[in-house]
Amino acid sequence: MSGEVSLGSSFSTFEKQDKILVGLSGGVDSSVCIQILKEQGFDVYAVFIRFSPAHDASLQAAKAVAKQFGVPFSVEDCSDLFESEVIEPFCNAYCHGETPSPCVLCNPNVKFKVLAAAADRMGIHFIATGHYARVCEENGVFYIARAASTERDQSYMLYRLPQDILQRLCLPVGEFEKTDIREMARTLGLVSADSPDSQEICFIPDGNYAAFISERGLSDKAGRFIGPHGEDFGPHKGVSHYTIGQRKGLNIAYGQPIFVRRILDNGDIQLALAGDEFYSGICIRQVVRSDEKTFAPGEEYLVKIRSRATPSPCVVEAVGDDDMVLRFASPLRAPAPGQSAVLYLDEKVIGGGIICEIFE
RNA sequence: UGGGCCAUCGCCAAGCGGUAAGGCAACGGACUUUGACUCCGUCAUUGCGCUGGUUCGAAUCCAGCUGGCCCAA
Repeated sequence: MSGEVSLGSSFSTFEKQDKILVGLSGGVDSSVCIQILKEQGFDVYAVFIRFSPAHDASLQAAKAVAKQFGVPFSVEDCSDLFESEVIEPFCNAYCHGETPSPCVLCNPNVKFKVLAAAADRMGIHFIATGHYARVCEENGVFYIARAASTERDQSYMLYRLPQDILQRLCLPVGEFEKTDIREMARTLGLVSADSPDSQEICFIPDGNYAAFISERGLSDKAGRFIGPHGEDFGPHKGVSHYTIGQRKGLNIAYGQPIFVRRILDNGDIQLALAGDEFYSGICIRQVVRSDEKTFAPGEEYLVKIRSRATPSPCVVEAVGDDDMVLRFASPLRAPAPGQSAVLYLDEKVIGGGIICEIFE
């Protein structure tokens, strides 16, 4: 499909092709997103959402892209909201031995909320971003669905988007492969054609999240390393430096690779030999479901416990008010409390929740 | 102060006279809109506890010294 512009399932839900507001990051994906939408006949507007000072460099790129396309451009600063909704929960989770997933929270609570609010103010109904994912509709319910490109699929990060966002959302890039997007960008001579793919955590450009947390002076939880056979390997650097399944940075020469198996409530970190970081089930909380029905024991889905993973079968074992237990068909490696488990039915994202317990 | 054994990269460990394997850790990179995992690369330059000796040539043989372990006193 290289070079072709196809109508994705996303477009089928739009009767009138009028104004649309694109969240423009300055990268290649959201840039090409504008092009595709223009080709579809949309009257495209672009907005750069400024999440933190770390994004100021991208602002110039976004501005340049908007200028190239000749689309109206504006900037929305949401650094305060981003701070309270993403950065603070992120730091707190790490300090409590959890492994947060900032993008999962940012998307529903900041990025798409701000994008929709800006569109409302501008009198624009439709919104779009350069995510590799799709939106589909079934019986009046909107779902996020996996991207055409299974390698780039970002549906995992979008599972918490509510219906009022999904029903007005368009994700044109989700119909393409990354190479197609790059090629379109080059053909168009976009300034962002060769901009590097996104790095790590957007608000921590150097990737050193432990240092970022430490600079905020938050109290980390201390504890000791406990070896695979109960050995005491002395104190660790603080719970925020580790996550389940982690191998690097433990600084323990055990003769063979060892991994973090579990971060205990008292701050101690249990280590394990390769193969012992697999778990047969999890409990998730803050469960969401697109069709707003409730999950029921016995239901079978495909689950992803990290963005880049092949969906694997699981069954709902128990359901509570806000939480539920999932049992994997075969053990999965290193599910980490704080991360999300996203449930799929075929290509559709049904819902998901945040991992709060892991079962052996 | 009798006897025996051992001292090789941060940790473990090959090597047994011919010019320092490997694993772990560490470091760098790739991958990645989360953390991880994974992959690739680097990692003892006359150096193998120290000092001498034998030899064309020693981490490898010899002597002494230093340090550690074991058995017997």
